[in-house]
Amino acid sequence: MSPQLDVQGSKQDTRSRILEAALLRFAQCSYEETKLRDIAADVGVDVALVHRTFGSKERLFEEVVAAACQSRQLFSAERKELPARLAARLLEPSLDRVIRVVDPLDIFVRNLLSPEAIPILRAALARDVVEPLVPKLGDPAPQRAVLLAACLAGIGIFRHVLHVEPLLEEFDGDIEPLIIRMMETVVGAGPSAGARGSATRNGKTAPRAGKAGPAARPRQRKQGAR
Amino acid sequence: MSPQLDVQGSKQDTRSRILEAALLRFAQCSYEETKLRDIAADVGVDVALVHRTFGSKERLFEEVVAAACQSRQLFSAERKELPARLAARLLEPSLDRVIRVVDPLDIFVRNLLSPEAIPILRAALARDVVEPLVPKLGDPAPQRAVLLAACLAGIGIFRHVLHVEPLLEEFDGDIEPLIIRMMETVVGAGPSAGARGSATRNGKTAPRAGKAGPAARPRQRKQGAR
DNA sequence: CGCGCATATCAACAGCTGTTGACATGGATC
DNA sequence: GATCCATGTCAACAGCTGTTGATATGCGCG
Repeated sequence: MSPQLDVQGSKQDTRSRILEAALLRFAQCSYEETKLRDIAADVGVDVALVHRTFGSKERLFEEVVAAACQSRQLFSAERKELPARLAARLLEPSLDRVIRVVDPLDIFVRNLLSPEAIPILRAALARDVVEPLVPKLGDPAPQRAVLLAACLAGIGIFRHVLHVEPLLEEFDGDIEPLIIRMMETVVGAGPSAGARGSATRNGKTAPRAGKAGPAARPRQRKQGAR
Repeated sequence: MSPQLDVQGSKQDTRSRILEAALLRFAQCSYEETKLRDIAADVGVDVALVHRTFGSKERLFEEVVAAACQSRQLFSAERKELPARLAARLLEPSLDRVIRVVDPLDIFVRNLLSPEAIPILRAALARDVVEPLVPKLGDPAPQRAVLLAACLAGIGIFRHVLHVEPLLEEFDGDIEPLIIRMMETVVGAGPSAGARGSATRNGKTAPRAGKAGPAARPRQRKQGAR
């Protein structure tokens, strides 16, 4: 029964192989640079198959974005850990190599300026970034969320696409604390829970008494993967 | 004398008209989206003329970037005013309308991901952004400079290209203080003069004394050439 | 006038990219 | 075995974009 479960194993397999290849391509090149023919060649099939399997290049990209956003919880960390987490992710070696799970950040960074990709990315941004982030942030929460994402994207572009020298890996030691402090500023003092100090505006509550410091450095030594 | 001063007035005129049209185009569309034919149509000449006047599309873009960077001092403000100035520029209506002087930021924002534009933009970044900025910033100065530029670019893309809702004009009141505080964090405590207060962390220094407001609109004049 | 030069145009090429229609193949079902 | 459908390939189209060679036009100068 259920004539569409395992029967079409072949198709599902090819389909997912194409999707995976597209995922990698779109994470390394812009929408325009990514050619259907390249994706087809990666999988070892004809261009026409790639096209007809997904209907159009645009719909393929749509599925790629959705898949990337599901593959990895974007902002699962708690508020206090968020800045350090984001900084660490930003300084990760990206998908230079083996990583099978593509970071949605890569997809965003590469395709942020392509007209066809913009509506799709904007939707994904609202759904997979702003929404999960809002309950964790300080008072103009949507603004803080988007600002956070914008800085992540900007830094990601400068580091992984432009390859601007002062942001290369050799300076990670200098960069990480800067980014963390910046992110802390943007994240803010928490979701309007300022009942206590009420000093939500100026983060002057307890002038870093050594203990908590600026959101307890979580060590986060960045996995020595290599 | 000087057989190349006013004699070729015609050519120089057309040339600069093409350059100006290209400036506007590249500030509103990406490198790939900007067609030589459109620029030619703007000026009212043939495509071939545009091409041959500058040698290639790439060289035209090079001149565009150079012209944009000269047209406006990018980071002329003093250190203490820098964050507010940058925030104000970021929230400017961009070139939606009349502005004749194109902000280099627009060119950067639109072309940051185009393979042909990247080397050119990276050079301009080092020359016209990092270099003038470094003497004004805190300790890992080049890193702070690039981080600043990256955030400007990221926010610019999200606001002017992606048109992400929480960053639209109607929220400028909420956004500006956030951006200013963020920029202050990145700018740091000044060029290795961190001996003093170190209270730069908390931006509790008198919420600007009404006078300058957010960075006294610079009025931008530019030589009235025409 | 005729020579040369800069300015500008026209038509066409070469290259590529997403897309599409016609056609092979292979297995499941009747 | 005949039929049907999914899977897949092949060749080709249509559209565009930067680029280029041949060619006109206007102007200064012997």
